[in-house]
Amino acid sequence: MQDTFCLSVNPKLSFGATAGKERCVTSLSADMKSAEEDAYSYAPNVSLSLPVGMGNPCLATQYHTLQSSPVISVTSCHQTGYSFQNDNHNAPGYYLPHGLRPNGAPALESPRIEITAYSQYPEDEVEESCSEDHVIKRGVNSIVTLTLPNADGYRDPSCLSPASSISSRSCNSEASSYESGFYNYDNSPQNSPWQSPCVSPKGSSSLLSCHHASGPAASPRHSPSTSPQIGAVAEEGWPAQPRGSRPNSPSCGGGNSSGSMGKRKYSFNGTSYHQTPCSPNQSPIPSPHGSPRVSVTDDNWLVSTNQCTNSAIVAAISALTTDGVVDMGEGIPIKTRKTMLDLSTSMSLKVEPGGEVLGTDGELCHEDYPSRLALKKESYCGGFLDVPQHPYSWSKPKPYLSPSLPALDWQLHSCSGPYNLQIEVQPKSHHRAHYETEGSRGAVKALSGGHPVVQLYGYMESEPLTLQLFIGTADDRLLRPHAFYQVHRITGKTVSTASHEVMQSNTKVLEIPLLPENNMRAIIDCAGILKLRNSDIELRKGETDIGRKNTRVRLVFRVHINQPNGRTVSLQAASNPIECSQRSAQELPLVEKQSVDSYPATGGKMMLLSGLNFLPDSKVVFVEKAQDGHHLWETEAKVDKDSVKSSTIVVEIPPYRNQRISSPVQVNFYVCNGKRKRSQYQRFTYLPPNVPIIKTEPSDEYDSLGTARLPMHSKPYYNQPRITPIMPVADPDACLVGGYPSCPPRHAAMPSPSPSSSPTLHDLSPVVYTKCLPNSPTHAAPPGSMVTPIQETPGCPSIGHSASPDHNTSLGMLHSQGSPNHLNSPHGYHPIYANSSPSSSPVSHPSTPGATAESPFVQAYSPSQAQAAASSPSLLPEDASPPSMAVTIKQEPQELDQVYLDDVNEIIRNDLSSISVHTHA
DNA sequence: GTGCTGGAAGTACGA
DNA sequence: GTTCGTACTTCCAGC
Repeated sequence: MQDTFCLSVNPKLSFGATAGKERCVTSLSADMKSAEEDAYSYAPNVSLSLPVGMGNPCLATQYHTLQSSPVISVTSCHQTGYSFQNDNHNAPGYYLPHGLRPNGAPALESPRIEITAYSQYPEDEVEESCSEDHVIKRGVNSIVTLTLPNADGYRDPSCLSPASSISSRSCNSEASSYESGFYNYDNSPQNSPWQSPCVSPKGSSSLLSCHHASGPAASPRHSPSTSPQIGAVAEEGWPAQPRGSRPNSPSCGGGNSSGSMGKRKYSFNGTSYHQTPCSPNQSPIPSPHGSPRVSVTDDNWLVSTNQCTNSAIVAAISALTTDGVVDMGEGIPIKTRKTMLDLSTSMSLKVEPGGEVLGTDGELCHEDYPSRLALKKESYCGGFLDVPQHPYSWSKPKPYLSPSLPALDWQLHSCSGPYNLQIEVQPKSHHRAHYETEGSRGAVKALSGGHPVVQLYGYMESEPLTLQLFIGTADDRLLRPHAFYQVHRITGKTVSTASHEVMQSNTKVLEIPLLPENNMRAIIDCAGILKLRNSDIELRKGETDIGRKNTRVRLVFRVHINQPNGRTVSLQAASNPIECSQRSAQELPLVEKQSVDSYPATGGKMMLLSGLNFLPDSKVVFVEKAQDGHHLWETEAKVDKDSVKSSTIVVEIPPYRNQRISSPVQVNFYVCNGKRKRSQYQRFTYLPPNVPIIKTEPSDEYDSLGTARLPMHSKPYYNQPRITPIMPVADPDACLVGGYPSCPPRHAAMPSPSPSSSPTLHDLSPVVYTKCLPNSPTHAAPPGSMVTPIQETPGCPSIGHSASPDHNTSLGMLHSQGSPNHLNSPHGYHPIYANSSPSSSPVSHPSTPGATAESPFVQAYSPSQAQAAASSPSLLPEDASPPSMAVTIKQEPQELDQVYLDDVNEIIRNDLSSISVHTHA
């Protein structure tokens, strides 16, 4: 523990100093790691924070209360443990054979609980790893006793771990690790999911691991960039790297090698640990960018802590339950390291202020976290931030920072009462994300060549607000932070928008000022997208997502508005999906919009799809899957090859397999350019032949357009699903809603102005929030926690695709909402929409897809929802949103009887009406 | 010199 | 068990 303290302190305190300490510890790797380590150290701190539970003062308390101490205990343990671990880790020996575990002893202590569990891992690990590794591992194990916990954590969770343990961490997360540093691991272990997302952050935990790895890793890192240390390290652990896949990679030098591809294997490899190295590598390398990141990191850490707490807590809890360990922090990957390292520098800067203070606090240690967090934030406020030069000063206290703020995986509406957060200009559908090992690939751009633009409508106060931006998922499931991508702050001459990074629940969040003088409008020219290595993230304990082919993301914007009554209204808008892979951008078909969202089971209508990479030979396949993922039906739609263009394709909606459906049936379709070249699933709803098509109505307009409609819905890919899920939500309601209670129905629906956005609101009055948490606890646990759980519920977890979709769906809806898919996308993409979108926003929303709708919360709140709830809870809310909503509703209906639908529709209409009013308001 | 891009090499993994 | 194709990462080079 003590050590821990030190560690934690260090990190924060001065990075530099910190480094020193740790380094000392580490000594070995020290150099190299130093930075990383520092990071780790930091991480640890961070992690600590993560533990949030611990840290989060508020939350923590709540949680504690709620959850149970366990967490706390754990946390503490972890933290401490972390610290130790970290130390240990740091101590190269850690991994290494030495098993120095310098700290070892201590480590042992805290970890204990986990340790036990871990022990298991260790074994595994041992097996896995190479002889050497084994040795190491064993060492680890032994260490383990101490450290392991963390490591174990990793491992176990996934199993992967083994390698992971170290490696994983390292790898993975290094970043992750970083954060947590050990803790994280432990703690977080994974938090998982959520965390994962964040991962990037630094994975401090990893550090630990890394450390271990680090040792190796460090080396690994190869530092090519970094340091030499690597060499040393590498040697140790990495030797394994053998793989080094790429010869090229210099760094690799082994290290890298692994680095690169080595990915998993590396990680896995017994090396696992080695992998650590990997991570290390990564981190190291990355650095390049580092800077930015770094800064981010720092901030992140700070921030993260705060928010993290919530999710983190949850995660932690879950983790505990699960593995026992929780690592919330863990998630953070390697990068972090680099970042961290880099950060160290930068951090120091940033930190300084806070840091020092903290430093003092330093001691804060875990416990301090909270405080620290606070401090940090404060610091920010204080102006420590780098933020630089912008007129806007971050110094302002961020009220919303309060723990009460909704977790990043919560589904929020884009509209609430008079407020409406809209994405006026959607980002391009493709943006090649950069790896840490690469230089930045610039800020996300808009189709028009400019940059995405976000505006908050209805805010008449003179107080500037902070617009938060993070990278979210773009799949069918509920919107949540993307585990494999992180927002990357872009700075430079070409950047006109001030911003600064913050870590929230392992997710990097870019904060951008929304100034009244700018009409609460922000040009997002400061946001790039960073890709985390799949291997690093997948190894995280709680991470369940797969990175492979999971290359689509969305920009998620949030704004928290403090109300006179003390409450906070949180709005969220998600952009259209953005394909981030190099290959995808060149080969995979991408459906940005579809002219028809739903149609009677008889089919026969022509549907226009707009997007990218369509070929004359492209096929459009409709698929219906069971919740368990099994294909229930699949048919190829007729494509009008004469009308196929690279950006548009016209298909005839095939008749549904069952012409007698009594309620809407949601299916999916995708465009296929050949084997393995398929677009993401798009949603489509078959309506009962005799059922009036509500959606259609709106659509009709479009219909009239004929194919042209396209413009109409922009569905987002996702589309989704929502519906189904939503329903399920009902269950959740209680949960979620409850949780959110705060958020009243207001969901208001918002119509939506924002197309994209989905409106959602969540009031998070602290109080409420609290409640939420409680409720959610369970849910919460997971990251998306509240929501997620809920979602699942509805969807029934199963969801399978559907499920997911469902979730998604529901979520999706929400997302969509945000997502723009529907709405936004279109906007951006389609002129028609585009225009409408934002400004028109509400109007346009059609696309909005309600997605946005989403938020369970809303639903919960909404009165109608209540009703609906039963029926289709979620739906309503979402639907509430503009057009999309309607769509959504329908979906829900699937399950519902038409009657319900009718009811729902009415409700929706009512909501919309009210919403519209609000909106204008 | 730095940052942003586009392109492609090399490796791991899955079919 | 081997081969091939795909996806992921890392490099390289040009602007």
